[in-house]
Amino acid sequence: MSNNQFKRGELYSVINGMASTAVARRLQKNFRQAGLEITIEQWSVLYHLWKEDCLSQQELCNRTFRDKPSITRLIDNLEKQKLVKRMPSKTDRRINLVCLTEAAKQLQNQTIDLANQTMNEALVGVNKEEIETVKQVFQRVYDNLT
Amino acid sequence: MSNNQFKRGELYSVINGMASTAVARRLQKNFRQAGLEITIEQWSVLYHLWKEDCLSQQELCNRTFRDKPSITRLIDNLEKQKLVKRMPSKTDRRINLVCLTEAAKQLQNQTIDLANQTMNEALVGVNKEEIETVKQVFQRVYDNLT
DNA sequence: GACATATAGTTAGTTATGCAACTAATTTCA
DNA sequence: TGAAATTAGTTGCATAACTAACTATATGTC
Repeated sequence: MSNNQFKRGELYSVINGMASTAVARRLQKNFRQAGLEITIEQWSVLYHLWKEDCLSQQELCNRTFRDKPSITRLIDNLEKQKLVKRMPSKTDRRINLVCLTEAAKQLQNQTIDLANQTMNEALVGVNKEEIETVKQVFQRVYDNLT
Repeated sequence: MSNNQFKRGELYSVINGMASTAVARRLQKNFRQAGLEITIEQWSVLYHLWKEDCLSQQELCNRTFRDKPSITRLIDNLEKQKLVKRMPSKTDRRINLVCLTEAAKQLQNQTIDLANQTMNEALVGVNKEEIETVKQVFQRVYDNLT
């Protein structure tokens, strides 16, 4: 086993166990403290709908990197909380369009500010070039494996 | 909302949705194809025990960045598969030491090679400096939030 | 020594994830 | 046109995550 390979193995452990879950936990905690009853996963779905409303479930799978059953159940829960509504597509009867309710639209500013604040806390001492490198590496890794 | 903040929000989405799960899924798939019946989470616990055997559950929490109930159940499942054994500590009766079985020791070479191979696939086109930057950024993020 | 506090681990409840197998609608193409 | 293949979404099953509440042991302090 070469030294380089070992370092790469270490990276796996770093990527999967540490920073990403730390950020997610902190953001979830900030939501709770603000009295917001949504999970971080639900928020990540809403995040994409705020950018573009009424996406199909398949499109949400693509944008959130989740599989279809995961999205089905996240949408189930978001629908129970009356944050989204499934609407049949007029052009393709297989498709559900997932659309925001008024309540969800009102969540946007509040949660985006919390998310930005959390990322600012998380990224103290990290500069723009480093952030850019991380994004590029992750995009590259994703492309390599899919 | 400043432009810089928005970019940081984007990073969150990248970190949590994409590369880390892509790597985990690929590694899990490689385990399955090799006929190995362990999950990626179980493997990550074994990974730390291969480095140092007979750790307490609390120490495994620290090293794998998981909480206590998660480790309790991971160890439950690993014990069912006869890959680890809980041993009472002689000096502190609150503590379980989690020790590898022979079967688990034999898994080591096979799975480490698969993990290295998976990381090599994942990191095609990524250089050492970039890997170092990612590791440093993640360590910094983790330290900022804990 | 005794009571308060801290630490190690477990259990219960809810949400989320991945895979495999399924239904229903659409598209392809012979 | 009609059968085969593809696509969108759901359901069942197993594992894993987090929180909160719990038991048991150890430590600290008066």
